[in-house]
Amino acid sequence: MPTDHKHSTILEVAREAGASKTSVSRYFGGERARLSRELQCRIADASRRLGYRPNQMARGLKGGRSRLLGMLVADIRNPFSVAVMHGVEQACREHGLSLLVCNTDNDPAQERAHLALLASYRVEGLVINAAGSPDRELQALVEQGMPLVMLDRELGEVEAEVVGLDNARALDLALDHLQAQGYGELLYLSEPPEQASPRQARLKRFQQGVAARGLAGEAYCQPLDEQEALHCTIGDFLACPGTTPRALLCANGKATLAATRALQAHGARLGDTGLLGIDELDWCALVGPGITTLAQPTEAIGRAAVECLMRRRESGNHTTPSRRVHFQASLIPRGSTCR
Amino acid sequence: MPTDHKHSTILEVAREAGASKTSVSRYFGGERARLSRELQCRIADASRRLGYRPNQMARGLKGGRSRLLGMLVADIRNPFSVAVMHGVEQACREHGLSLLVCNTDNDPAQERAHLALLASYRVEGLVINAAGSPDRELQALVEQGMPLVMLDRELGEVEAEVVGLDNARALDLALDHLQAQGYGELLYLSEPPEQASPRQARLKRFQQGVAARGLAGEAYCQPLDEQEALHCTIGDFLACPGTTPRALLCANGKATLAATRALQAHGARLGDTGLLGIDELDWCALVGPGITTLAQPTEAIGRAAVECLMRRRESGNHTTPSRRVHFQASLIPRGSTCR
DNA sequence: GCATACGATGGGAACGATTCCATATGCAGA
DNA sequence: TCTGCATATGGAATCGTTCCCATCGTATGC
Repeated sequence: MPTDHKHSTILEVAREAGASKTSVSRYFGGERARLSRELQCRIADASRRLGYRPNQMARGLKGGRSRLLGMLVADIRNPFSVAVMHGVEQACREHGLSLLVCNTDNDPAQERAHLALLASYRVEGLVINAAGSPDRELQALVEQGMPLVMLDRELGEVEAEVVGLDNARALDLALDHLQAQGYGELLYLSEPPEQASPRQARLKRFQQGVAARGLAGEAYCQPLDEQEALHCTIGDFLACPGTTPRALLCANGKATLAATRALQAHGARLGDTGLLGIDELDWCALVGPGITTLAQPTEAIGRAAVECLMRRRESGNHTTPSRRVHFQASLIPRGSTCR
Repeated sequence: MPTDHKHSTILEVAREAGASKTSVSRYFGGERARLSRELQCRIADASRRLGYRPNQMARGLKGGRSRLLGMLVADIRNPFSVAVMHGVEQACREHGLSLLVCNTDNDPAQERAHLALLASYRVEGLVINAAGSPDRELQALVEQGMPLVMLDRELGEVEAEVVGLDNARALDLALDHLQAQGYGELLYLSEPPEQASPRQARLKRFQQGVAARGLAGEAYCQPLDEQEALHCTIGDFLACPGTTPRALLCANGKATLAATRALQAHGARLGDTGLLGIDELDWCALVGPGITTLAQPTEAIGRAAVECLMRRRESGNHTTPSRRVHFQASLIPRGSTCR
């Protein structure tokens, strides 16, 4: 007795229904209208009896359409990524597509491997949110005609749409708020910006914005896993004598988490020391007097990515020039920026 | 000029390399050893020149192996689910499989739809973490020979492994801790347990355990989105006169979040009012004096699920009886259960 | 009443791989 | 020299679809 899954095929259904496989194929391929009502019934019955489901593999093979979208996620445990992914997923569903998600854990090797994998499944488009730079591979895919959209990250000269936050405006918003609340010395916390363009954009705007507003500002751009170093830096920042209130500005959720930990370790009172984080998280309202955040429209970003892909796929990929789609962050003021 | 993605085929590689497609197939199918060193080189060169990648769709068709595992996730935005998924994913990678993840947003209709979808891609196994009960569909799949493992949730008479937390021991651990810390009146917070077996198991053990220890305990099992009702219940619980300290016991991360919000709204001091949550979350250490949690070994659970699947697939699916694999929770004591 | 068109259906060649079987070559042993 | 059996390679059928191109009525137009 074979242990293999026994799936019935289109041919079996055709026999059972006394029809041809072409008709059955039409029935399941959305061409039901072309079949007589009677034949439709026979096919419906037969396939129900046999528990038939079209084999997507075979389908994708012949038609060249896998009905699959691929998504590369840098860190699946980052709530921001998950929220965006949720948006992507919903949009996929609306377009009748399925989503093949690959998490890369911020590892360039895995990025390359997963990219190859997605390509081998002949996904019809790719949403990329990767930390490393598999630029060569991406470039190759684009040249092969793969529709591609970068999430929250630009990519050299590659012809691809970019969907993400309007980082400049977001930082302006943050700086305006901090200034209005009376904070005059700022410490900007970010992971190293080398690989990721939004980190660069945010950092740059922070530096510009601080200068333009006549604020004092420095930036700490190190891996945030190294608690020690961060702890010291924040300690120094809090300790050094100064005349105006100080605040921390966190470039993303991970930074906000690390900063909150460090501030607590130093016994700093939120609000006395300001804290503003980019990315809204479940718990930001719960810590101390609440943490002020800049919320990103995550779902919308995810959906927009898919829309771009669809547009590009339909309009033949060359005609549309690559564009940037920018979303605005919204400020959620809480106690951590209130003295 | 066609806009379509141009992928080269095995035949083109074969021509380019002056070999037969059989040999090329062998080269990529892990039978390299059977080829002469010289032919290997020619194929390697040719495929590099053409940028060839085997088409997994075609591969899956003939061989019947999609190299795909399917996973149904009830709520992708639940950090617990994501953590487990991460474990699943890693294990997949180690086995050379890819993961097709479907989020159902706790919607039974989507569960059914996605199940059908996964089946149509001929996934080689299924990890199910679903809230609703697509029992019929699952039963059908199992009968077709699909290896299947339930995550954190049992399923009637379906022949499938169950991987999850040892809920009874977890609740004992929680109750012992709360009792040792001097809390005598407990309120248990959970979402409605009808559909999900771990909720039932936890609730039952809570009730047994409370009785066995001579504690006072009641349970609130309503949807946690309804803030109002929860707010009132917790208000009553805090207000009613009693002789011993009170504590909240939260059945999962979502409950912990809701409880924390409610407690803050009531101005209750954590610790004075005890709070213990199942599932460790990023922020539990940061709120007030810290929230005591019961951490689940999420990665291990995810990996175990895949291992079960692999075992079952190899050993012919019938021979192995279905089993339960239970993991132990570990207590992380913090200030919220310290008076 | 005949050409035409159209609506409903079926036959068979792809799609890009795997895999069984056949063939060619080399070499050991009789 | 012939048999036997490896090792290296290729030919062709096959997997479950889609889709192009028949085929066959029957209704329409003139």
